Amino acid sequence: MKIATWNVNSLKVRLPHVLDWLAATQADVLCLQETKTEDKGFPYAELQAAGYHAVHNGQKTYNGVAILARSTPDDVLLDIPGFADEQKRVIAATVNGLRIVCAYMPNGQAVGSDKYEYKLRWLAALADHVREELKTWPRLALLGDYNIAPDDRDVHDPVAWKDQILCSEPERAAFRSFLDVGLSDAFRLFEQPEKTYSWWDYRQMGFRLNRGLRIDHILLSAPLAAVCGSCSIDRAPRKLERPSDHAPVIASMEIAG
DNA sequence: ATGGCTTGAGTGTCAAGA
Repeated sequence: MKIATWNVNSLKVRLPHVLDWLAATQADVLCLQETKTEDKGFPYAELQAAGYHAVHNGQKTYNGVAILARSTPDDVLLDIPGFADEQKRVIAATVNGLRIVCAYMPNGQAVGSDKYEYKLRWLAALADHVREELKTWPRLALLGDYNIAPDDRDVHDPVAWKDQILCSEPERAAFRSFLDVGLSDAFRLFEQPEKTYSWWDYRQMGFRLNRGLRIDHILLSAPLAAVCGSCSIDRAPRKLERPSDHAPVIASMEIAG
């Protein structure tokens, strides 16, 4: 069974890339972030024709998250229970007995800003929520755009980015809080090439110069980490015309799809 | 140089991303 996550930066613009990628990878589950559309603009029919069910938590212009799955998603939950939030950043569903939590974590804009404070509060609320979800679903994966580079290895220029947004110590501590509830970073379960990133700035030839950050992650609970056979970042879609600024992350597990 | 692209909104130009 293959599960994946991809910040598509507008599903309307990126749908052809998504359909091509699904056909190429045969992923069983794909979590999307930044769909940037309400439900009425969501391409349910095109995805159905490609063999995927879809559940969506959308809004106009910003945010928006979806889970695409070959099997029917059940027990769909939107947002973080008990956390008041206008922004549509979380959708969860059960697929093939796995709890899939898809999250678009706040960017934070700048360390010390109001948005940064919101980011840290939001991350704490999600960690509490995941701790609860694990009691019901021990087989859980938290996939998405974390907007956190967990380690200096995940940053093309750690000196320039030191204590900056996406790399600050409180953000990294928030990332570790997900590990503390029992999840593992699937990417780091395996040997990986150095300088592997999942996001590159559109400007200044960021991708060509590999000036990137690894901020998109798949975290797995212990029973899933035990059966995870690989995890990688697929740079291919970033090379296409009109790409998302993010690349998809995919993990495969020894579970019947 | 508070920029450098890209998107959505909406038709001039700004907010937001990371």
